[in-house]
Amino acid sequence: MEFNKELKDHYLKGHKKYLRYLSVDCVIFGFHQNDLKVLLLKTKYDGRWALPGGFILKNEHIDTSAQRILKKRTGLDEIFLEQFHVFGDPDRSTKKINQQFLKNIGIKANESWMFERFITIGYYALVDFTKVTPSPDNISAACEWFSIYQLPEMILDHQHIFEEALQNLRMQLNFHPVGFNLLGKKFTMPELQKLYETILGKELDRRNFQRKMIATGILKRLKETKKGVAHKAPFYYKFDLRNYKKALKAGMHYFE
Amino acid sequence: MEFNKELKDHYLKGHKKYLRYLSVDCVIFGFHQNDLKVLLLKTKYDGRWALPGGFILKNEHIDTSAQRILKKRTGLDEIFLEQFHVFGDPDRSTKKINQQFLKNIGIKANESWMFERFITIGYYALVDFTKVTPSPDNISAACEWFSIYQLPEMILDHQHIFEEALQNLRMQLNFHPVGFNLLGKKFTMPELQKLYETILGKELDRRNFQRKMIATGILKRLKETKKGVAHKAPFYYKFDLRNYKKALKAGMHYFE
DNA sequence: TTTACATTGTGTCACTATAACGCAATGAAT
DNA sequence: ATTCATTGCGTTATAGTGACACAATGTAAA
Repeated sequence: MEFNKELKDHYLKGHKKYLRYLSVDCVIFGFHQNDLKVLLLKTKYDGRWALPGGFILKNEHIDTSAQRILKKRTGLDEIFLEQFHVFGDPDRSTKKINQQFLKNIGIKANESWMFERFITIGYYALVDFTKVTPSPDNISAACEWFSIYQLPEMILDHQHIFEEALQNLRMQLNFHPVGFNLLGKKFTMPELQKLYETILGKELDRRNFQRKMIATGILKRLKETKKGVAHKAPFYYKFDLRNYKKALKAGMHYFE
Repeated sequence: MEFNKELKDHYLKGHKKYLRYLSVDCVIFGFHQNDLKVLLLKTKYDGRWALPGGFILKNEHIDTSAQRILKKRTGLDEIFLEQFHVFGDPDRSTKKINQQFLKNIGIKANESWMFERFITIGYYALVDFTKVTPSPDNISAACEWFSIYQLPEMILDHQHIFEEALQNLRMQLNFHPVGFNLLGKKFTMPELQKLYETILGKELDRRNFQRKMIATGILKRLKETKKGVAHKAPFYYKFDLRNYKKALKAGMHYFE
């Protein structure tokens, strides 16, 4: 079995290629049908789900590791990516290994570097849902989107990592206009508002929202309106990349 | 030389005790004489200065590592401590080693785990300056406070780490009332204002500052006033730990 | 003892940002 | 032609912010 050979090698010799004790986990957010979603992998050995993750090459920048992992799972380059926390509890990596799974690929427990402690660096990514082609990795049976409000059971502390990521995203959303990374090229104001409401988990006033967004100066209203809606057609907007980057940097206003 | 033996062992066998490729660096802030200061160590082998740092024990929580390092350098327990960023550039750890220094302790270059790549987890700490007893470690000749406006030349990317820490502190200061950790039990309003001004690097209006601080609800005015000042004596304040913790959690106000 | 003076405590005022809400315009469906 | 959900723009009351005035305080100088 060529597949098992490859996997076995990874379990036994992976640390020659990667940094031991260190991993990267990515919370990949996408927005689709008025719902904020997260991309998850179904593990082969116990059927539960996991955040896309991986290891850091011996001579690789950690941000590059995260980009590499994202590229593999989504097919996308140049993703909005943000390091948000390091999870360093020595007990976060379980030592309870599925023995049968190990037997299947022909290794003994405690023989693999992968069942030692792992400190993981958490990143979150904001991607355009429509552009993503989810693809599972070696040790996964599936790669799918889940609504953040209906997450399946996850391995290790991945639920906790997700929650921390969401909290960071919410914080960031209030001080930098990062939400746009989740949308396509053009979008209507109600769509943008739904996005914000979904991320923040609460409803916002339609009219105040519009005013604030316009006030950021990063939106450009197009002449085109949305077609085929059974009511007044909303305008499309796109965002001004130049002003966007300015707004990103300016972001918060410190005290006076 | 018993000292060299110990140091040599650390260089050669340290990775048996600690996680390889991983370190913790701490930016320890203190406030003294209207000046924000950082605690630095003077390296023995090239005389430049470094942030207090260390390694992570194989079975230790990373936050505990940081606490342990802080305890050793400052003598303090239960310090306000915040993880703020991971520095993961593969080129951040220099491979240019002082050969003479290595000879002195009797090891060859490339023989030590310590000259490989290190990914470092940055923490910043806020301490009561008056309670700290700075003490250098094995490989350091001195441990001293420096004004953040007059920092000496530092090794590796420690200047960069410091700047990132300061930026994070400023951000945090605006949304959580963390500054108090830098002061003693009681303080006057002008003292608190100076602290804020020093951290933020700008002057604030005295009267508006007072209004805002009172409004946080975490201050308690004492009946005692400061003695021996050649003008109207300011009141002392202390802070209400209960309300403080509430304010820490509440912190930022999300959108509406 | 009186006066000077730097600094503190409290208050005011104009301006802005924000939340809450009104209303006419739109355009497909009836 | 009418209905109606939804959009775009506007109004108002309120709270927060920055800028500044002035009296009170307490040591030091006269």
